[in-house]
Amino acid sequence: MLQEKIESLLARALERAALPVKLEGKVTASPRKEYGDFASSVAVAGARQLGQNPLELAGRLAGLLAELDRGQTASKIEVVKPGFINFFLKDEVVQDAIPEIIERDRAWGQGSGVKGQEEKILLEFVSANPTGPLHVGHGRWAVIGDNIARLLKAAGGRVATEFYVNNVGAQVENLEASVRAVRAGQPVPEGGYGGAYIKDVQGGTRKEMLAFLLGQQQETLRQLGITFDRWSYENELHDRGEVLAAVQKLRDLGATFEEGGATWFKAQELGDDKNRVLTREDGRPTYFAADIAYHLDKFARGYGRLIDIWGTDHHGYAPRLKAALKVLDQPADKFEIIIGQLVTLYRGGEPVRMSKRTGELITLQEVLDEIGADATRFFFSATDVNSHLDFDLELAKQRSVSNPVYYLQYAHARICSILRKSKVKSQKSKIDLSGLTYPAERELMLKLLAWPRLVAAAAAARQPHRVTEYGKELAIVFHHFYEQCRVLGNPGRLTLVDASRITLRNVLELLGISAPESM
RNA sequence: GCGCCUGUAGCUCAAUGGAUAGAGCAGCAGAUUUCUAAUCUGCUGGUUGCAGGUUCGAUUCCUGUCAGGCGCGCCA
Repeated sequence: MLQEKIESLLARALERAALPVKLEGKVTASPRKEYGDFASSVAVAGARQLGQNPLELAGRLAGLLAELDRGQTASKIEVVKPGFINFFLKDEVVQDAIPEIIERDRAWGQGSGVKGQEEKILLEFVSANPTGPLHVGHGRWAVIGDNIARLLKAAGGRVATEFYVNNVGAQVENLEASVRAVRAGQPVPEGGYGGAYIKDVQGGTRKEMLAFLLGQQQETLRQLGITFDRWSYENELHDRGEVLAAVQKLRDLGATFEEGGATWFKAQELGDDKNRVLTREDGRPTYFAADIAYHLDKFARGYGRLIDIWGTDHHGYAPRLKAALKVLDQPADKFEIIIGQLVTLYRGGEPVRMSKRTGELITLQEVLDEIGADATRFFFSATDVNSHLDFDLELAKQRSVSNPVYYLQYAHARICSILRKSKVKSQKSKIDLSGLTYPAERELMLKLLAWPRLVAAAAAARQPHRVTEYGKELAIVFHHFYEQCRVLGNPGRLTLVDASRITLRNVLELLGISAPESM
């Protein structure tokens, strides 16, 4: 790719000048077109470290670069103010990179890899309690999780996804009691579930009730295009004795103490706020104990890297679990926890609480029914999961026609329409692209060619919203091109449009959003 | 009280420590005998909560402070 070419040139220049300066992240697309196509701040960054004048250093490097390149890649290499080096690529270098997009097609953007992370990855997300319908926050984790899985796979990673079903503990006992109470026409017990959905829960046994509710969750997720490679049930860990075995291991390692009849994990020595109970006074293990066993099981199943996505309401739980895994000699640095901030739902400007116990609950299913899977996925894919999200349902409905998701889909549909009308088929090779020199064409080509790099960066950062941002940018650049350049009858532009189609489709696919051929 | 996250345009959100902080929506003014106007062009809109610090350079890193969210169970 183009950026790699620049990086490689710079690396050789630095080597020749015998300058031990880190190049990583010091080559970027230029922020303004006056600054060329790519820019490097390596001279500014390295100047102090080397005790040199940044401008002089940049000048020296630029001279070496010109010498090494011999005008093959860059039409101009310039040095400006503080010491930036700007690269202006030759048109033919950009044009020559386009056929690869057509050749790679669905694989375009894939396999760029995440350096140093070749382990098998297990990605766990949603893992909602099977005590009611999924709420909007779950929808956010679900979409983000599914997108991260797609991203990691696209980057070449081996990823499996998993949903952990907490079918043991007080919450499921409360659920059963609530269902039975409502059926008997009695008020739900203290700590029970009062939602309207309780009366619709089917099943005569607790197991059947949980299966019914889990089935509803699965159906909602299916409508969102989300499936899991595996559903892990908490009760199986208990049944196999793995939970108590995990506690025993901690005991053997001297990481526990007994107090008040309970077994405690010495979490405080390991950075947690306080010590944590593993088995209660009556001998029953806590959720924490089961979760330790669960994560031991994940590593034992051969996964070298674990990624969990949790809601922010569980973030305080992270230190104890990490501490326990560390004590148990697990590779704690290979255990990532992504904390997702909550979604605050508004309806007509009024905040709606997302508690399972309020009557005013708005479920993920309702949101799906209102605005559709594509828009729901796009909306949750558009923001950094680490930021709070305010979402007004009325607003989403009102502007559903001008929702950004349609902007991307429309661009794709337009492209398909052009290609349908064209008599000439886009070809993989022997197409003369030398006519593509117009600014809008050049801008589009550069944007397309940035795709593989973006996939790798988004995967490494576990930030699917970068893909969404890229998609919006690409659609803008394409529409810009479309308004200015007539395509039909121009084989070079037709190839460019086909490359745009492939890239846009791959973007939408990575986000789990449909790419319609007509709208 | 302690901990984690957040604070950017009227609203919703972007911006690996880089150059003049960007989009969409909303508002205003325009564009269609032309491949899909679900589009495009232009304008309006900012002390990046506030105060310091580090740096050649800070929305980004550090300290303090204010505001909001979430935690601080022998619940999960």
